Amino acid sequence: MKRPAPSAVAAPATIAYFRQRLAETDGHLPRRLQQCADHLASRQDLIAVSTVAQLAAGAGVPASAMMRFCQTLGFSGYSDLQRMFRAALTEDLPDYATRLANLTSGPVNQPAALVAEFVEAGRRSLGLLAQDLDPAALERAVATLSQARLLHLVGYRRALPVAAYLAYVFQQLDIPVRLQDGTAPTGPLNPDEGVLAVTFAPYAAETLAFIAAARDHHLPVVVLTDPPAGALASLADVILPVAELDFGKFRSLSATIALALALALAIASRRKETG
Amino acid sequence: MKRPAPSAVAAPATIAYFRQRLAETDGHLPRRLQQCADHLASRQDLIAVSTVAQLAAGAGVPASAMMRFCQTLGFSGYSDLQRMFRAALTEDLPDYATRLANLTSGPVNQPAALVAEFVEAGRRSLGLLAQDLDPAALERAVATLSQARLLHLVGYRRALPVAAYLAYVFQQLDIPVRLQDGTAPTGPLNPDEGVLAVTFAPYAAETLAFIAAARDHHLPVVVLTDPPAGALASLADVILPVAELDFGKFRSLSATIALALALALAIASRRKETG
DNA sequence: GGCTTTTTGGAATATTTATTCCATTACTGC
DNA sequence: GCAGTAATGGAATAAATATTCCAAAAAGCC
Repeated sequence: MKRPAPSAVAAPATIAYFRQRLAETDGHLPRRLQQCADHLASRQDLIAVSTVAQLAAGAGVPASAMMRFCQTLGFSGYSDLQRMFRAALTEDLPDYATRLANLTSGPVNQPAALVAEFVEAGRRSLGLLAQDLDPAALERAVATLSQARLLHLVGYRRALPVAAYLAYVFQQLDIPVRLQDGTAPTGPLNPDEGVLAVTFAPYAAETLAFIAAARDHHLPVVVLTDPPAGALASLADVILPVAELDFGKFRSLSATIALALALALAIASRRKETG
Repeated sequence: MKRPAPSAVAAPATIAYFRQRLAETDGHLPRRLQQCADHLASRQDLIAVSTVAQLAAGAGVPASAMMRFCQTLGFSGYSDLQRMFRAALTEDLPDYATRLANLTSGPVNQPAALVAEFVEAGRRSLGLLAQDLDPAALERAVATLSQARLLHLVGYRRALPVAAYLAYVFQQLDIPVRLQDGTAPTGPLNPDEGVLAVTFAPYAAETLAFIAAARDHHLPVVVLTDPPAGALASLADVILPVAELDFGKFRSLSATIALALALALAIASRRKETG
């Protein structure tokens, strides 16, 4: 028999291995197959939702070349490869508590796996933000705060990084702010100022105290917090809930920061408009 | 003619309208169609990558019911609905400069659009992190820092929030840290300590100075920064590059924080192991 | 409770999409 | 430049999937 066994290699079992295989083969591949490799590498997001024909067209090769490439990689065909990518999108991941336990109890000589977890958590949080955000509430927040001359940014503990970043961003945008994080005295509260507080349950006593004081002085208060936010309802003029997936005790803050940044830019833009 | 025109309604043109339509019809729908609506609403992530049969099975209805439901909504069939969801996943968004211009020059009475931008930027950044992270470099970072008794966390300006969050997390994990953000004196450097610096180009002078000092004292230095990181190569023992998409001057830090958190947890875990 | 209308499930069909096959073309080593 | 080998493109076939259709069941109505 002349025919060489058609690539005895096994197909990559995970997307990570798939990437690795791509990197390995890169360089010593016939022209058309190399085109396939390049295109798949750069547009991995398309694999789950495209037909071979579409992907092949994108790579500038006939469909049969793409098929061959899949088989070169060890898959039985394109469907086989696609199945892997679809599963990755679909997969019901075990809940976070379980995964955290696995990762911390088991041998964590795979820090990269931890990164993957946080990437996943971040992505989901951002997805939830896009899905659940109430545009009307956001609009009210922008309207309220863009009228204040100076903003007090409140954030303790986990929320501090968000408040700190907001302070930096507002400063870049030439909007006067005061960061209330306990490192400096609170200072006086004037009627033309506003409050933007970031807090997660269980709420820091300092944050609640500051908000209460601000309300006493009739300053408008906007709160960025995690749902359910019922407990804060009576304390704030606008509440913006952000669901953030925890991973153990820790959250990646992706969604919170995304919302905070958007809020800051919107306020800056509104202030310019209104003169 | 008896046959009633089969739902003269037009199909939702965007996913947002699709959700709205789902919400509207909810409640007054025959039983099987309601099941379809419920299932689609709760598992929108599946639509792009599933067959009618799979989706129908998930909803607990025969495939034909799912087809009918799609047509009720105004689509020509399931493929039509799926096309919309696939497009949303695939879509080549215009580059950021263009979008920023649109948003800041045009009437920005749509703060929600800004949120969408940051969500998108965050997602992409996280995707890049997952794709580009060098596991070996991460492993070296963990190995290096897990041996230090105390960690100096360095971060100024945009990087401060990340360093601040790290400080919080390490503290929760019972690992001694000192946050070097210019608010407190630097203090002495001892040989059993390590440095974890976060910095983005253009690098803050304070950060570079601190790293240099640390190296003089032979402390191991790990740097989290944006690529290309060449300029830092000679200053650090391990460099972890994180590509973060900018939106204007601002970045959502999603990927940076995800990496930082994973690093922190891995270090904590490694320290316990090693005793 | 009988009559009409709506809803339902599944079998039959149409369409799309993946996969294979092979004749033709391009390399490679001599 | 010739024989042998690998690579290629497209047409033919196979498989998966969407879609329609209709007989049976359920629900509403008088």
